[in-house]
Amino acid sequence: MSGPEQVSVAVDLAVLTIRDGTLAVLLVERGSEPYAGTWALPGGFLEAGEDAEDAAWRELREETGVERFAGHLEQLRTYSAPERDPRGRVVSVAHVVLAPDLPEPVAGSDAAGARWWAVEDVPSLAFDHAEVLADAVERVRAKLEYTTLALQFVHEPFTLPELRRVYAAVWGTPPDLGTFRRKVLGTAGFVEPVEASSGDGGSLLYRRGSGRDVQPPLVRPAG
Amino acid sequence: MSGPEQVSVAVDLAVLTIRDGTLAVLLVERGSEPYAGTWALPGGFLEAGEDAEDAAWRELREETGVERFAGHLEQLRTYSAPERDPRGRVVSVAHVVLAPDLPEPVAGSDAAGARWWAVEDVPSLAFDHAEVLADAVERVRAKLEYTTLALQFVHEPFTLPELRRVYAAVWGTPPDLGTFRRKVLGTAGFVEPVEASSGDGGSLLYRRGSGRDVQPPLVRPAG
DNA sequence: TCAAAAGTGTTTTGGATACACCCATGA
DNA sequence: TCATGGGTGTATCCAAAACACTTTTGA
Repeated sequence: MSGPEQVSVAVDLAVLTIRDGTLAVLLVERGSEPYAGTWALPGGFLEAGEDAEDAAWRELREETGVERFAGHLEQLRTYSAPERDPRGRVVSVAHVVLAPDLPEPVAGSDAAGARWWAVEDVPSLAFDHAEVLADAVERVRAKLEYTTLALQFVHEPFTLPELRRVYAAVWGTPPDLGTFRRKVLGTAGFVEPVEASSGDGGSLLYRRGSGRDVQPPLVRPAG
Repeated sequence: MSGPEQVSVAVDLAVLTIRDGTLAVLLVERGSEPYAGTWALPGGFLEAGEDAEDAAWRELREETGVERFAGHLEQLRTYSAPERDPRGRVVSVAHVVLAPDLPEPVAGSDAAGARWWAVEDVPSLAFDHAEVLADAVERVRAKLEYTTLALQFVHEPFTLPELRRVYAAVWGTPPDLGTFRRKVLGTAGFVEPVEASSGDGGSLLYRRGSGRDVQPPLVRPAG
């Protein structure tokens, strides 16, 4: 056919976690051209027989040593500007991964290094990855308001103050304590108490509930 | 390189409007294989030098005769299941278009026909387009709550009852009248009054405001 | 023993709901 | 003149915000 332009399809991953009370993202230092030596989001090309989500999990493992875990992965959006990759026509399907504090990553074959960066300290990134990361952070900030996604950032079991620190890290300011507790405990399926157990500081322990929506939403403080 | 699989990238469009008080979608009857004779979302392949959004506007014009207009187009998500297209590896970047009631479309070169269908009466669709359409409708239903997107469904100038009928069509039930008016008029930048003018039934006329967010959201009635 | 953080209660306030009522228009 | 739909006012109710107060824990 005269038809469609042949394109390479990549997946890129914005893997977010909470480390030391701040939102952090997993970056790899590129080991080959283009952008060798520059930090970038982990990612790679789609292979035969897999869809974008499969490819995202595979790349996460291959490039950073992070095994598939019971975390959350969702598609963010697709970036398709014609000149976004100097190698030629590459369209990238970006994903967001939310993870509890994971072990230090191991650089994969294509990468010279891999480590967590505080989102505020991220260096200049390869390709259009700065835009992808900004979109990912904004997505997560918004979704904390009307979903239970914050649960994906903590290990089970957890205390309510721990969960509240997740919001503080993502939003920059913590939600009001009273409102937060009433909301979390009053929303059916948000958290489930762990029987007869108390955490480190006397706080009660909880597990993730099965609910996904928070309605009405937990509103972000003005600051 | 042993590298990346070569893929064709398509764009598909869920073009939504309000016709006769119900939510309607623009479909084309396919004129060639695969799925010849079956109804499908308009769409086509990405060409050199354009990004997905450019391609979406182009396909809309080519395949349905709908000229670019001051409407709203946004990316929905990307569908990449390996077997979704019998011709081979085709990844599709789906978009949602919100349009005020447009003229009857004209079938383009590849299409045997093109017409509006009430979303509830849509026939069996080609490829995975039923899933795409369902995702598009759900996106729009949700976004009417916390954005001013409903404005994209009406021609200027419009009356508040007209705008309210948009919500009724998309949600299935109209928002409470009093709440609706207070919300629309009380949210800065939602609508702008047209000076010294009254619409057909004595209702005042308005134009779209520049605001995009509605916060707190306009809630969908229980039904 | 004191400071810091967790947990609980109370008051205030804003907004949504659900009405009732008035007004204009047109059959 | 009555029916219909647009527009406005009002009482009620719920939940969020803000802040005070108690309890617990660890330095």
